[in-house]
Amino acid sequence: MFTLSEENYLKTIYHLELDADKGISTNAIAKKLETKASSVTDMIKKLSDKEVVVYKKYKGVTLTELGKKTAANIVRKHRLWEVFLVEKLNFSWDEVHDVAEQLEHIKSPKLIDQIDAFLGFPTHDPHGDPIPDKDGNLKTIEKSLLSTLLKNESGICVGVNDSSSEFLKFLDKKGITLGKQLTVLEKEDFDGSLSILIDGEKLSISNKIANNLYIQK
Amino acid sequence: MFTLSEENYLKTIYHLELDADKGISTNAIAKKLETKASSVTDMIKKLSDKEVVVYKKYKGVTLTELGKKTAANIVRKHRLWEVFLVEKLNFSWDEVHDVAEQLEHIKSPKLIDQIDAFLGFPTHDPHGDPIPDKDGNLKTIEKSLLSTLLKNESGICVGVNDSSSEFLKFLDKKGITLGKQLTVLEKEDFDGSLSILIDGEKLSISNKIANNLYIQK
DNA sequence: ATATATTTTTAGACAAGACTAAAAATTATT
DNA sequence: AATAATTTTTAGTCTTGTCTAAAAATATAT
Repeated sequence: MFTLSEENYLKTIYHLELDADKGISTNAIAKKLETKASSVTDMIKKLSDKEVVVYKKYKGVTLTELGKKTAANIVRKHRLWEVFLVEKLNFSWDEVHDVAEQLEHIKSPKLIDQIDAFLGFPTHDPHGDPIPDKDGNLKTIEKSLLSTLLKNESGICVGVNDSSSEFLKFLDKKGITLGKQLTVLEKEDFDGSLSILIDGEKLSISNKIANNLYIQK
Repeated sequence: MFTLSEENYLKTIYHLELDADKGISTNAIAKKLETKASSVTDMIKKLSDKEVVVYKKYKGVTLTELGKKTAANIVRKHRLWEVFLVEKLNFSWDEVHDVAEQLEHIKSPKLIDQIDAFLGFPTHDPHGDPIPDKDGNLKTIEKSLLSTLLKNESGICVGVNDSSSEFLKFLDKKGITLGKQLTVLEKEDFDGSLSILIDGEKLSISNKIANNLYIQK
Protein backbone atom coordinates (compact mmCIF):
# COMPACT_ATOMS: atom_id res chain seq x y z
CA MET A 1 0.00 0.00 0.00
CA PHE A 2 1.18 3.51 -0.76
CA THR A 3 0.83 6.76 1.10
CA LEU A 4 -0.82 9.82 -0.40
CA SER A 5 2.56 11.36 -0.99
CA GLU A 6 4.01 8.24 -2.59
CA GLU A 7 1.02 8.04 -4.92
CA ASN A 8 1.52 11.64 -6.01
CA TYR A 9 5.17 11.01 -6.78
CA LEU A 10 4.34 7.89 -8.77
CA LYS A 11 1.69 9.71 -10.77
CA THR A 12 4.07 12.57 -11.54
CA ILE A 13 6.85 10.25 -12.68
CA TYR A 14 4.32 8.37 -14.81
CA HIS A 15 3.22 11.54 -16.58
CA LEU A 16 6.79 12.71 -17.09
CA GLU A 17 7.85 9.34 -18.49
CA LEU A 18 5.10 9.41 -21.11
CA ASP A 19 6.92 12.12 -23.01
CA ALA A 20 10.51 11.58 -21.96
CA ASP A 21 11.95 8.14 -22.82
CA LYS A 22 14.82 8.47 -20.36
CA GLY A 23 15.39 8.64 -16.62
CA ILE A 24 13.36 11.40 -14.97
CA SER A 25 15.48 13.93 -13.09
CA THR A 26 14.83 14.87 -9.50
CA ASN A 27 14.58 18.48 -10.61
CA ALA A 28 11.83 17.71 -13.13
CA ILE A 29 9.84 15.91 -10.45
CA ALA A 30 10.42 18.69 -7.96
CA LYS A 31 9.19 21.27 -10.43
CA LYS A 32 5.97 19.38 -11.21
CA LEU A 33 5.23 18.70 -7.56
CA GLU A 34 6.25 22.20 -6.47
CA THR A 35 8.70 20.86 -3.95
CA LYS A 36 12.48 20.75 -3.56
CA ALA A 37 14.91 18.40 -5.27
CA SER A 38 16.21 17.25 -1.90
CA SER A 39 12.73 16.14 -0.88
CA VAL A 40 12.45 14.25 -4.13
CA THR A 41 15.70 12.41 -3.49
CA ASP A 42 14.41 11.34 -0.09
CA MET A 43 11.14 10.05 -1.49
CA ILE A 44 12.76 8.30 -4.42
CA LYS A 45 14.80 6.22 -2.00
CA LYS A 46 11.59 5.11 -0.32
CA LEU A 47 9.96 4.29 -3.63
CA SER A 48 13.07 2.40 -4.66
CA ASP A 49 12.88 0.32 -1.46
CA LYS A 50 9.29 -0.48 -2.38
CA GLU A 51 10.44 -1.57 -5.84
CA VAL A 52 8.24 0.77 -7.84
CA VAL A 53 11.13 2.78 -9.25
CA VAL A 54 14.69 2.07 -10.32
CA TYR A 55 17.06 4.66 -8.99
CA LYS A 56 20.72 5.24 -9.68
CA LYS A 57 22.29 8.21 -7.96
CA TYR A 58 22.61 11.21 -10.27
CA LYS A 59 21.07 9.20 -13.12
CA GLY A 60 17.40 9.93 -12.69
CA VAL A 61 14.58 7.53 -12.01
CA THR A 62 12.36 5.16 -14.00
CA LEU A 63 9.22 3.28 -13.03
CA THR A 64 9.34 -0.51 -12.73
CA GLU A 65 6.48 -2.55 -14.18
CA LEU A 66 4.85 -2.54 -10.75
CA GLY A 67 5.36 1.21 -10.54
CA LYS A 68 3.79 1.77 -13.95
CA LYS A 69 0.80 -0.33 -13.08
CA THR A 70 0.35 1.40 -9.76
CA ALA A 71 0.61 4.85 -11.32
CA ALA A 72 -1.69 3.96 -14.22
CA ASN A 73 -4.28 2.81 -11.73
CA ILE A 74 -4.22 6.18 -10.01
CA VAL A 75 -4.60 7.94 -13.36
CA ARG A 76 -7.42 5.54 -14.19
CA LYS A 77 -9.25 6.50 -11.02
CA HIS A 78 -8.62 10.20 -11.60
CA ARG A 79 -10.09 10.10 -15.10
CA LEU A 80 -13.05 7.90 -14.25
CA TRP A 81 -13.98 10.25 -11.41
CA GLU A 82 -13.74 13.16 -13.84
CA VAL A 83 -16.19 11.47 -16.16
CA PHE A 84 -18.48 10.77 -13.24
CA LEU A 85 -18.43 14.38 -12.10
CA VAL A 86 -19.21 15.73 -15.56
CA GLU A 87 -21.68 13.08 -16.69
CA LYS A 88 -23.60 12.53 -13.48
CA LEU A 89 -23.07 15.52 -11.23
CA ASN A 90 -23.23 18.49 -13.61
CA PHE A 91 -19.65 19.58 -13.16
CA SER A 92 -18.11 21.40 -16.10
CA TRP A 93 -14.79 20.25 -17.51
CA ASP A 94 -12.91 23.10 -15.87
CA GLU A 95 -14.17 22.21 -12.37
CA VAL A 96 -13.24 18.56 -12.08
CA HIS A 97 -9.50 18.47 -11.70
CA ASP A 98 -9.06 19.44 -8.05
CA VAL A 99 -11.82 17.14 -6.84
CA ALA A 100 -10.54 14.22 -8.91
CA GLU A 101 -7.11 14.90 -7.43
CA GLN A 102 -8.61 13.95 -4.06
CA LEU A 103 -10.88 11.15 -5.23
CA GLU A 104 -8.06 9.34 -7.08
CA HIS A 105 -6.61 8.29 -3.72
CA ILE A 106 -9.69 6.46 -2.45
CA LYS A 107 -8.79 2.82 -1.95
CA SER A 108 -11.56 0.43 -2.97
CA PRO A 109 -11.30 -1.81 -6.02
CA LYS A 110 -15.04 -2.43 -5.95
CA LEU A 111 -15.79 1.28 -5.92
CA ILE A 112 -13.84 2.04 -9.05
CA ASP A 113 -15.14 -1.05 -10.87
CA GLN A 114 -18.68 -0.01 -10.11
CA ILE A 115 -18.08 3.59 -11.13
CA ASP A 116 -16.62 2.29 -14.39
CA ALA A 117 -19.70 0.16 -15.06
CA PHE A 118 -22.08 2.90 -13.91
CA LEU A 119 -20.54 5.20 -16.52
CA GLY A 120 -20.71 2.57 -19.27
CA PHE A 121 -16.96 1.86 -19.41
CA PRO A 122 -15.82 5.19 -20.84
CA THR A 123 -12.50 5.26 -22.73
CA HIS A 124 -11.71 8.96 -22.41
CA ASP A 125 -12.09 11.63 -19.76
CA PRO A 126 -13.80 15.02 -20.26
CA HIS A 127 -10.56 16.51 -21.61
CA GLY A 128 -10.11 13.77 -24.19
CA ASP A 129 -7.38 11.95 -22.26
CA PRO A 130 -7.48 8.15 -22.44
CA ILE A 131 -8.52 6.15 -19.38
CA PRO A 132 -6.05 3.33 -18.60
CA ASP A 133 -7.70 -0.09 -18.36
CA LYS A 134 -7.38 -2.33 -15.30
CA ASP A 135 -3.96 -3.56 -16.43
CA GLY A 136 -2.73 -0.02 -16.93
CA ASN A 137 -2.83 -0.09 -20.72
CA LEU A 138 -4.14 2.90 -22.61
CA LYS A 139 -4.93 3.08 -26.25
CA THR A 140 -3.99 6.47 -27.63
CA ILE A 141 -5.95 7.75 -30.56
CA GLU A 142 -4.38 9.39 -33.58
CA LYS A 143 -4.44 13.10 -32.91
CA SER A 144 -2.58 16.24 -33.97
CA LEU A 145 -2.23 19.70 -32.50
CA LEU A 146 -4.46 22.20 -34.24
CA SER A 147 -1.30 24.20 -34.92
CA THR A 148 -0.02 21.42 -37.23
CA LEU A 149 -3.08 21.48 -39.52
CA LEU A 150 -2.61 23.06 -42.93
CA LYS A 151 -4.87 25.54 -44.63
CA ASN A 152 -8.19 23.99 -45.69
CA GLU A 153 -7.67 20.91 -43.52
CA SER A 154 -10.53 19.84 -41.26
CA GLY A 155 -10.84 17.74 -38.15
CA ILE A 156 -12.71 17.06 -34.96
CA CYS A 157 -11.69 18.47 -31.62
CA VAL A 158 -10.70 15.47 -29.46
CA GLY A 159 -8.60 16.79 -26.61
CA VAL A 160 -6.67 19.54 -24.87
CA ASN A 161 -3.00 19.79 -24.05
CA ASP A 162 -3.60 22.24 -21.21
CA SER A 163 -6.30 21.33 -18.70
CA SER A 164 -6.13 24.55 -16.72
CA SER A 165 -9.43 26.03 -15.72
CA GLU A 166 -8.53 29.28 -17.51
CA PHE A 167 -7.91 27.59 -20.85
CA LEU A 168 -11.03 25.43 -20.61
CA LYS A 169 -13.23 28.39 -19.71
CA PHE A 170 -11.76 30.26 -22.66
CA LEU A 171 -12.69 27.38 -24.97
CA ASP A 172 -16.22 27.34 -23.53
CA LYS A 173 -16.56 31.04 -24.23
CA LYS A 174 -15.52 30.49 -27.84
CA GLY A 175 -17.89 27.53 -28.21
CA ILE A 176 -15.05 25.03 -28.67
CA THR A 177 -15.91 21.68 -27.08
CA LEU A 178 -14.87 18.09 -27.69
CA GLY A 179 -16.54 16.59 -30.75
CA LYS A 180 -16.84 19.87 -32.63
CA GLN A 181 -15.80 19.85 -36.26
CA LEU A 182 -13.54 22.65 -37.46
CA THR A 183 -11.74 23.75 -40.61
CA VAL A 184 -8.61 25.89 -41.00
CA LEU A 185 -9.47 28.83 -43.27
CA GLU A 186 -6.28 30.84 -42.96
CA LYS A 187 -2.88 30.35 -41.39
CA GLU A 188 -0.61 33.31 -40.62
CA ASP A 189 3.05 32.41 -40.85
CA PHE A 190 4.47 35.33 -38.87
CA ASP A 191 2.62 34.63 -35.57
CA GLY A 192 1.13 31.19 -36.14
CA SER A 193 -2.40 32.44 -35.63
CA LEU A 194 -5.30 30.78 -37.41
CA SER A 195 -8.66 31.59 -38.79
CA ILE A 196 -10.98 28.62 -38.35
CA LEU A 197 -14.55 27.75 -39.23
CA ILE A 198 -16.57 26.22 -36.40
CA ASP A 199 -20.37 25.88 -36.22
CA GLY A 200 -20.54 27.91 -39.44
CA GLU A 201 -18.80 30.82 -37.67
CA LYS A 202 -15.40 32.27 -38.46
CA LEU A 203 -13.06 32.43 -35.44
CA SER A 204 -9.60 33.84 -34.83
CA ILE A 205 -7.30 31.53 -32.92
CA SER A 206 -3.91 32.52 -31.48
CA ASN A 207 -0.90 30.25 -31.80
CA LYS A 208 -1.00 29.55 -28.07
CA ILE A 209 -4.53 28.20 -28.35
CA ALA A 210 -3.73 26.19 -31.48
CA ASN A 211 -0.82 24.59 -29.63
CA ASN A 212 -3.09 23.30 -26.90
CA LEU A 213 -5.95 21.81 -28.84
CA TYR A 214 -5.89 18.27 -30.26
CA ILE A 215 -7.62 17.47 -33.51
CA GLN A 216 -8.46 14.17 -35.15
CA LYS A 217 -8.15 14.60 -38.92
CA MET B 1 -9.38 23.76 7.19
CA PHE B 2 -8.81 20.58 9.15
CA THR B 3 -6.41 17.69 8.68
CA LEU B 4 -7.56 14.12 8.23
CA SER B 5 -6.63 13.37 11.82
CA GLU B 6 -8.39 16.43 13.20
CA GLU B 7 -11.54 15.49 11.31
CA ASN B 8 -11.48 12.00 12.76
CA TYR B 9 -11.14 13.35 16.28
CA LEU B 10 -14.01 15.80 15.73
CA LYS B 11 -16.24 13.06 14.37
CA THR B 12 -15.46 10.79 17.30
CA ILE B 13 -16.17 13.47 19.88
CA TYR B 14 -19.41 14.29 18.04
CA HIS B 15 -20.61 10.69 18.22
CA LEU B 16 -19.62 10.35 21.87
CA GLU B 17 -21.40 13.60 22.80
CA LEU B 18 -24.67 12.39 21.26
CA ASP B 19 -25.15 9.93 24.09
CA ALA B 20 -23.16 11.50 26.88
CA ASP B 21 -24.33 14.99 27.92
CA LYS B 22 -21.07 15.79 29.70
CA GLY B 23 -17.43 16.41 28.87
CA ILE B 24 -15.89 13.56 26.89
CA SER B 25 -12.86 12.00 28.52
CA THR B 26 -9.55 11.57 26.77
CA ASN B 27 -9.76 7.87 27.54
CA ALA B 28 -13.13 7.50 25.83
CA ILE B 29 -11.78 9.19 22.73
CA ALA B 30 -8.61 7.12 22.80
CA LYS B 31 -10.64 3.93 23.02
CA LYS B 32 -12.86 4.81 20.04
CA LEU B 33 -9.93 5.90 17.91
CA GLU B 34 -7.74 3.01 19.02
CA THR B 35 -4.98 5.33 20.11
CA LYS B 36 -3.43 6.43 23.41
CA ALA B 37 -4.79 8.97 25.88
CA SER B 38 -1.58 10.97 25.62
CA SER B 39 -2.05 11.34 21.88
CA VAL B 40 -5.59 12.51 22.51
CA THR B 41 -4.42 15.17 24.95
CA ASP B 42 -2.00 16.46 22.33
CA MET B 43 -4.62 16.65 19.63
CA ILE B 44 -7.22 18.21 21.90
CA LYS B 45 -4.87 21.10 22.52
CA LYS B 46 -4.65 21.70 18.79
CA LEU B 47 -8.41 21.50 18.37
CA SER B 48 -8.81 23.88 21.28
CA ASP B 49 -6.48 26.38 19.59
CA LYS B 50 -8.66 26.11 16.51
CA GLU B 51 -11.73 26.83 18.66
CA VAL B 52 -13.67 23.70 17.77
CA VAL B 53 -13.52 22.25 21.28
CA VAL B 54 -13.53 23.61 24.80
CA TYR B 55 -10.92 21.94 26.92
CA LYS B 56 -10.23 22.16 30.64
CA LYS B 57 -7.41 20.00 31.93
CA TYR B 58 -8.67 16.80 33.56
CA LYS B 59 -12.27 17.87 32.88
CA GLY B 60 -12.88 16.35 29.47
CA VAL B 61 -13.75 18.08 26.25
CA THR B 62 -16.88 19.46 24.55
CA LEU B 63 -17.47 20.65 21.01
CA THR B 64 -18.09 24.35 20.36
CA GLU B 65 -20.86 25.35 17.94
CA LEU B 66 -18.25 25.53 15.19
CA GLY B 67 -16.96 22.11 16.21
CA LYS B 68 -20.44 20.60 16.13
CA LYS B 69 -21.13 22.03 12.72
CA THR B 70 -17.82 20.83 11.36
CA ALA B 71 -18.30 17.34 12.76
CA ALA B 72 -21.91 17.13 11.59
CA ASN B 73 -20.77 18.03 8.10
CA ILE B 74 -18.34 15.11 8.09
CA VAL B 75 -21.09 12.77 9.29
CA ARG B 76 -23.36 14.23 6.60
CA LYS B 77 -20.82 13.40 3.94
CA HIS B 78 -20.23 9.93 5.34
CA ARG B 79 -23.93 9.06 5.28
CA LEU B 80 -24.65 10.59 1.89
CA TRP B 81 -21.79 8.60 0.40
CA GLU B 82 -23.19 5.45 2.01
CA VAL B 83 -26.54 6.07 0.36
CA PHE B 84 -24.79 6.65 -2.94
CA LEU B 85 -22.84 3.42 -2.70
CA VAL B 86 -25.92 1.36 -1.90
CA GLU B 87 -28.42 3.08 -4.20
CA LYS B 88 -26.25 3.67 -7.23
CA LEU B 89 -23.27 1.33 -7.07
CA ASN B 90 -24.76 -1.93 -5.83
CA PHE B 91 -22.93 -2.02 -2.53
CA SER B 92 -24.66 -3.86 0.27
CA TRP B 93 -25.16 -2.19 3.63
CA ASP B 94 -22.33 -4.16 5.21
CA GLU B 95 -19.77 -3.03 2.61
CA VAL B 96 -20.11 0.73 2.72
CA HIS B 97 -18.56 1.81 5.98
CA ASP B 98 -14.85 1.61 5.18
CA VAL B 99 -15.22 3.33 1.82
CA ALA B 100 -17.42 6.08 3.28
CA GLU B 101 -14.79 6.52 5.96
CA GLN B 102 -12.43 7.62 3.19
CA LEU B 103 -14.93 9.55 1.08
CA GLU B 104 -16.13 11.65 4.02
CA HIS B 105 -12.86 13.59 3.93
CA ILE B 106 -13.16 14.78 0.33
CA LYS B 107 -13.30 18.56 0.35
CA SER B 108 -15.72 19.98 -2.22
CA PRO B 109 -18.98 21.66 -1.23
CA LYS B 110 -20.28 21.35 -4.76
CA LEU B 111 -19.59 17.63 -4.83
CA ILE B 112 -21.62 16.86 -1.76
CA ASP B 113 -24.47 19.16 -2.78
CA GLN B 114 -24.67 17.42 -6.14
CA ILE B 115 -24.52 13.96 -4.59
CA ASP B 116 -27.34 15.01 -2.26
CA ALA B 117 -29.47 16.17 -5.18
CA PHE B 118 -28.51 13.15 -7.31
CA LEU B 119 -29.83 10.90 -4.55
CA GLY B 120 -33.05 12.89 -4.14
CA PHE B 121 -32.13 14.47 -0.80
CA PRO B 122 -32.24 11.34 1.36
CA THR B 123 -32.86 11.77 5.09
CA HIS B 124 -31.41 8.49 6.33
CA ASP B 125 -28.44 6.31 5.46
CA PRO B 126 -28.62 2.57 4.66
CA HIS B 127 -28.44 1.71 8.37
CA GLY B 128 -31.32 4.01 9.28
CA ASP B 129 -29.12 6.74 10.74
CA PRO B 130 -30.27 10.31 10.06
CA ILE B 131 -28.30 12.48 7.63
CA PRO B 132 -27.49 15.92 9.12
CA ASP B 133 -28.64 18.81 6.95
CA LYS B 134 -26.29 21.54 5.72
CA ASP B 135 -26.53 23.37 9.05
CA GLY B 136 -25.72 20.21 10.96
CA ASN B 137 -29.23 19.62 12.28
CA LEU B 138 -30.62 16.13 12.29
CA LYS B 139 -34.16 15.12 12.93
CA THR B 140 -34.27 11.90 14.88
CA ILE B 141 -37.26 9.69 14.42
CA GLU B 142 -39.09 7.99 17.24
CA LYS B 143 -37.55 4.58 17.58
CA SER B 144 -37.13 1.89 20.22
CA LEU B 145 -34.82 -1.06 20.60
CA LEU B 146 -36.51 -4.30 19.67
CA SER B 147 -35.60 -5.51 23.14
CA THR B 148 -37.97 -2.94 24.68
CA LEU B 149 -41.05 -4.16 22.76
CA LEU B 150 -43.61 -6.11 24.74
CA LYS B 151 -45.30 -9.33 23.77
CA ASN B 152 -47.73 -8.85 20.88
CA GLU B 153 -46.35 -5.42 19.99
CA SER B 154 -45.49 -4.77 16.35
CA GLY B 155 -43.26 -2.33 14.54
CA ILE B 156 -41.14 -1.59 11.52
CA CYS B 157 -37.41 -2.12 11.45
CA VAL B 158 -35.87 1.35 11.02
CA GLY B 159 -32.26 1.11 12.08
CA VAL B 160 -29.36 -0.73 13.66
CA ASN B 161 -27.33 0.09 16.72
CA ASP B 162 -24.33 -1.91 15.54
CA SER B 163 -23.15 -1.29 11.99
CA SER B 164 -20.50 -3.98 11.96
CA SER B 165 -20.29 -6.05 8.83
CA GLU B 166 -20.82 -9.21 10.90
CA PHE B 167 -24.09 -8.04 12.41
CA LEU B 168 -25.43 -6.71 9.11
CA LYS B 169 -24.60 -9.93 7.28
CA PHE B 170 -26.33 -11.85 10.03
CA LEU B 171 -29.46 -9.73 9.57
CA ASP B 172 -29.32 -10.31 5.80
CA LYS B 173 -29.14 -14.06 6.39
CA LYS B 174 -32.21 -13.89 8.60
CA GLY B 175 -34.09 -11.72 6.09
CA ILE B 176 -34.19 -8.73 8.40
CA THR B 177 -33.89 -5.48 6.44
CA LEU B 178 -34.99 -1.89 7.01
CA GLY B 179 -38.69 -1.39 6.38
CA LYS B 180 -39.66 -4.91 7.37
CA GLN B 181 -42.65 -5.26 9.69
CA LEU B 182 -42.30 -7.56 12.68
CA THR B 183 -44.31 -8.68 15.69
CA VAL B 184 -43.11 -10.00 19.06
CA LEU B 185 -44.72 -13.38 19.64
CA GLU B 186 -42.92 -14.45 22.79
CA LYS B 187 -40.50 -12.87 25.20
CA GLU B 188 -38.32 -14.96 27.50
CA ASP B 189 -37.54 -13.22 30.75
CA PHE B 190 -34.56 -15.30 31.82
CA ASP B 191 -32.34 -14.57 28.81
CA GLY B 192 -34.19 -11.74 27.05
CA SER B 193 -34.56 -13.74 23.86
CA LEU B 194 -37.55 -13.19 21.60
CA SER B 195 -39.69 -15.06 19.18
CA ILE B 196 -40.80 -12.75 16.40
CA LEU B 197 -42.97 -12.96 13.31
CA ILE B 198 -41.44 -11.54 10.17
CA ASP B 199 -42.60 -12.16 6.57
CA GLY B 200 -45.07 -14.67 7.98
CA GLU B 201 -42.19 -16.70 9.41
CA LYS B 202 -41.42 -17.35 13.05
CA LEU B 203 -37.88 -16.40 14.07
CA SER B 204 -35.83 -16.77 17.25
CA ILE B 205 -33.90 -13.67 18.22
CA SER B 206 -31.25 -13.51 20.92
CA ASN B 207 -31.11 -10.65 23.39
CA LYS B 208 -27.92 -9.37 21.76
CA ILE B 209 -29.69 -9.03 18.43
CA ALA B 210 -32.76 -7.44 19.99
CA ASN B 211 -30.51 -4.88 21.66
CA ASN B 212 -29.08 -3.76 18.35
CA LEU B 213 -32.18 -3.40 16.22
CA TYR B 214 -34.33 -0.26 16.18
CA ILE B 215 -38.06 -0.48 15.69
CA GLN B 216 -40.65 2.19 14.97
CA LYS B 217 -43.87 1.20 16.71
C1' DA C 1 -9.48 11.38 55.99
C1' DT C 2 -5.87 8.97 54.34
C1' DA C 3 -4.19 5.50 51.27
C1' DT C 4 -4.91 3.29 46.93
C1' DA C 5 -6.30 3.01 42.28
C1' DT C 6 -7.38 5.18 38.12
C1' DT C 7 -7.21 8.77 34.81
C1' DT C 8 -4.92 12.44 32.65
C1' DT C 9 -1.08 15.15 31.51
C1' DT C 10 3.80 16.02 30.70
C1' DA C 11 8.33 15.01 28.98
C1' DG C 12 11.02 13.02 25.74
C1' DA C 13 11.45 10.12 21.57
C1' DC C 14 10.38 8.55 16.90
C1' DA C 15 8.78 8.19 11.83
C1' DA C 16 7.16 10.55 7.71
C1' DG C 17 7.69 14.13 4.80
C1' DA C 18 9.35 18.42 3.95
C1' DC C 19 12.97 22.28 4.12
C1' DT C 20 17.80 24.90 3.97
C1' DA C 21 22.55 25.02 3.39
C1' DA C 22 26.58 22.78 2.14
C1' DA C 23 29.10 19.10 -0.27
C1' DA C 24 29.63 16.11 -4.17
C1' DA C 25 28.93 14.76 -8.83
C1' DT C 26 27.85 15.84 -13.43
C1' DT C 27 27.65 18.81 -17.43
C1' DA C 28 29.06 22.78 -20.04
C1' DT C 29 32.53 26.14 -21.45
C1' DT C 30 36.62 27.88 -22.97
C1' DA D 1 41.69 19.14 -20.04
C1' DA D 2 40.83 22.41 -16.54
C1' DT D 3 37.52 25.50 -14.77
C1' DA D 4 32.85 27.16 -14.22
C1' DA D 5 28.02 26.32 -13.88
C1' DT D 6 24.45 23.32 -12.85
C1' DT D 7 22.33 19.42 -10.83
C1' DT D 8 21.93 16.15 -7.26
C1' DT D 9 22.79 14.38 -2.86
C1' DT D 10 23.81 14.68 2.04
C1' DA D 11 23.44 16.44 6.66
C1' DG D 12 20.88 18.49 9.86
C1' DT D 13 16.40 20.75 11.26
C1' DC D 14 11.29 21.25 11.57
C1' DT D 15 6.29 19.91 11.93
C1' DT D 16 2.60 16.58 12.49
C1' DG D 17 0.93 12.90 14.76
C1' DT D 18 2.07 9.21 17.27
C1' DC D 19 4.22 6.50 21.23
C1' DT D 20 6.20 5.11 26.17
C1' DA D 21 7.28 6.10 30.76
C1' DA D 22 6.85 9.00 34.53
C1' DA D 23 4.49 12.62 37.12
C1' DA D 24 0.37 14.90 38.58
C1' DA D 25 -4.44 15.13 39.42
C1' DT D 26 -8.73 13.01 40.38
C1' DA D 27 -11.65 9.30 42.04
C1' DT D 28 -12.40 5.32 45.08
C1' DA D 29 -12.05 2.56 49.18
C1' DT D 30 -11.17 1.54 53.65
